[in-house]
Amino acid sequence: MAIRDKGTEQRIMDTAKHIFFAEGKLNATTQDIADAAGVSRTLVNYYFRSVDSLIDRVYREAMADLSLRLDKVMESDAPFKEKVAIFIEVFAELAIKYPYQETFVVKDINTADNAFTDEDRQVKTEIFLKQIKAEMDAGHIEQMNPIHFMMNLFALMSYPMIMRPMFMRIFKLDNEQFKQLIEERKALIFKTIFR
Amino acid sequence: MAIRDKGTEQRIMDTAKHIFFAEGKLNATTQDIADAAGVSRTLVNYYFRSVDSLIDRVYREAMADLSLRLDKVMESDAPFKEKVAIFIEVFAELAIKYPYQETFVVKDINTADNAFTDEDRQVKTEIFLKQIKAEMDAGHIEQMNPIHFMMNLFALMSYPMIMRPMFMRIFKLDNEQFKQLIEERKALIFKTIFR
DNA sequence: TTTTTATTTGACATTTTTGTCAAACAAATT
DNA sequence: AATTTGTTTGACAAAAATGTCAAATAAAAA
Repeated sequence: MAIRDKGTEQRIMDTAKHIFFAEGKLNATTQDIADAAGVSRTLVNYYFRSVDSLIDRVYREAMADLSLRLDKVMESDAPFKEKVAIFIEVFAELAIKYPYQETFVVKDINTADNAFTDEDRQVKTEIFLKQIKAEMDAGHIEQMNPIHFMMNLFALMSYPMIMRPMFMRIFKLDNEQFKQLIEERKALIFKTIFR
Repeated sequence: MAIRDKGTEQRIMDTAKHIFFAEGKLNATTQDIADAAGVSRTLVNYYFRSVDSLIDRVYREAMADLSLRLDKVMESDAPFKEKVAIFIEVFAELAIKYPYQETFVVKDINTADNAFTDEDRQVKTEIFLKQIKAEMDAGHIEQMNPIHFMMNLFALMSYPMIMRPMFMRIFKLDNEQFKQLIEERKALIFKTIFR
């Protein structure tokens, strides 16, 4: 899959990410990852000590990537509506590169001591909530608890991706048709949340 | 846990459901289930042959329960808006009884040969989609692909439940506050999807 | 009561996955 | 060139989970 050879450690990480988030193999073993990376399984332990800590690092890198992109939008001076539009775009892109990333998060959201919600994230979220509140007070959005606005935004974009296999079966859609629907949703979501 | 003693087989089933869907222990072992049901693990194999087939039956029962309730609404002669309101109510109740049921579905949605979307479900979905279309043509809802309407409905209700632990952390909410938000959402979702 | 059938368990075997260690190998340092 | 350091592997051990079987027990049928 054309993973660049920038040191064995990084190659293992990238392979793990690909298997988990792109291929959606939620139960991949260290052997699966080692095989796909073309190294011995022992190396996974050498570099990462244990599966748990490997997965932990995979998470952190993925979250850091996403945070970086989202924060740049959130903290920018762009008009609010534009921010939201970019937000949606970022999620749509993620859905193409790593369609199973959120599924993976759901799977581990309870079990793990997943500290991938740090203090920093909470602070940045709070700032964004204040911006939403300001838009409401300015009469641009319907008045509600700003948390609902954020939940709605995430939900409308992410849920169809997470439930993709189910939706495809229940609505009898093929890959092309589903992709088309997701594309349509970008504009639809925008309209929906700005009433 | 007050699970009625209606034969050992059913008790094991109910216990499994409770552990998976109510307690959210996605990785519970047969031993965990047997212990909680107060029987030897061998009995799980005696009645269900294998874990896979136990889980399969747990799924089918859960889906059958939900389908029963949803279909009764879908196929009723109630006005459309009322149907949707009941729909939302059913999901809210499910979220209380089995907060992790959907999380479990997400986890297994890819892996399993999960045939819990049968022909019957597809047919009933199609009928509901036609009703939605009729409402759009009557000018009660904004024109769009009816699939989007259904996706929106599910997404707005279910996603916050699935991501509950994450939302609680990121928004610094306790159980009571979260429950309150979900309660608020019922009316909010109704308003949102009917523009 | 005897016999058959169904239920239940403990002990054991198998499978799957993970973790460790010594030794081989390569690269860098002295 | 010799030595130290870092990388890689195969072989082995341990852990975790599932599955099987014969025997004990209880319940039903004869």
